[in-house]
Amino acid sequence: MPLFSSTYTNKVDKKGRVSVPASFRSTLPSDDQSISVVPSLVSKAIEGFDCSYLVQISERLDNYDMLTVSGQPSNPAVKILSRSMTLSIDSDGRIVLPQEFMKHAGISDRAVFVGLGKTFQIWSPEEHKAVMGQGEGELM
Amino acid sequence: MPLFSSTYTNKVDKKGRVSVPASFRSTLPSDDQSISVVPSLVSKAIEGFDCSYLVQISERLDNYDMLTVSGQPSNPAVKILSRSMTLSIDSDGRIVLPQEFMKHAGISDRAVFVGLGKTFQIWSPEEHKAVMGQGEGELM
DNA sequence: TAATCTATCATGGAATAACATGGTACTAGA
DNA sequence: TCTAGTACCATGTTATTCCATGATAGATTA
Repeated sequence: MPLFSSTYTNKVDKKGRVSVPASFRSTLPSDDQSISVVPSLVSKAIEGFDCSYLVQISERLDNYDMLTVSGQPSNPAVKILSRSMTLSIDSDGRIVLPQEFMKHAGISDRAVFVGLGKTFQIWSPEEHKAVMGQGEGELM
Repeated sequence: MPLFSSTYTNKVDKKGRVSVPASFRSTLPSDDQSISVVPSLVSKAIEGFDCSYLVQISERLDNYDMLTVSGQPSNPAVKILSRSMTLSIDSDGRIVLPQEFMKHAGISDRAVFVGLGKTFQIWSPEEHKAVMGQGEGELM
């Protein structure tokens, strides 16, 4: 399976430990069972992807000026790279979500994994329902 | 056979297991006997297609842009990717239909496979008869 | 042409493996 | 020593794999 797809809801325990859906794991290279995550720049969610994906993002940096005249980063790639973390998947197929990330996404005891092809997102059930529902979330 | 064609009705067992019509299987690449399915956005049916079809959809969301505004739920590509599942065909030529999908299509113990060229649909016999039955009499 | 054989197919049931999840033990740093 | 983080083990449930059966259609042979 080459892409992240479908939607799964898994439990998060007190330590922030949560299973990565098996189908997501199988899309990762077998020699590097880890993922990169970053708080979404546009929504209350966590973005996740294969670690090699970060390389592609960093290459974008080479084509842009790092800073504007005001001294602020002009390129979203700067924010992504500087805020991302790499989480290793343990032998049971789980990761530990950092507290800051859980707070950003409003996650407490459940996490919704949403496959988006080359990337995926992690939402709280409440936020996910709210956002997906507004965009004609119902299937018919 | 390069295209999905014709209509077949097969049995669905208690676990949602159903045979994929042999002619459908033969249209799939021999090195990837699996299909992607997604609840239809417009009808009470399941859409099915070759997995490479999903790759094309995901590429519409350009890599790094998916981490910004384009990765929002209102994007049709996001809807498809987040709702689709890849089902592998077992050695007996069967797939397992997820419960949610069966519910969406109103499938219980029988499934109607309808070939539509590059894609196909899976219906419940009742719904298929109701929708496709109109105008069927004019065929000859 | 008729009978038989063979391969493929659809289907059912049971054994097996994988998955998600909770808990405990261990390690290192403060 | 205490805490936080990590690795290891245990369990029930679900999903996947394997094997067996009857049916059908095509081919082969007499």
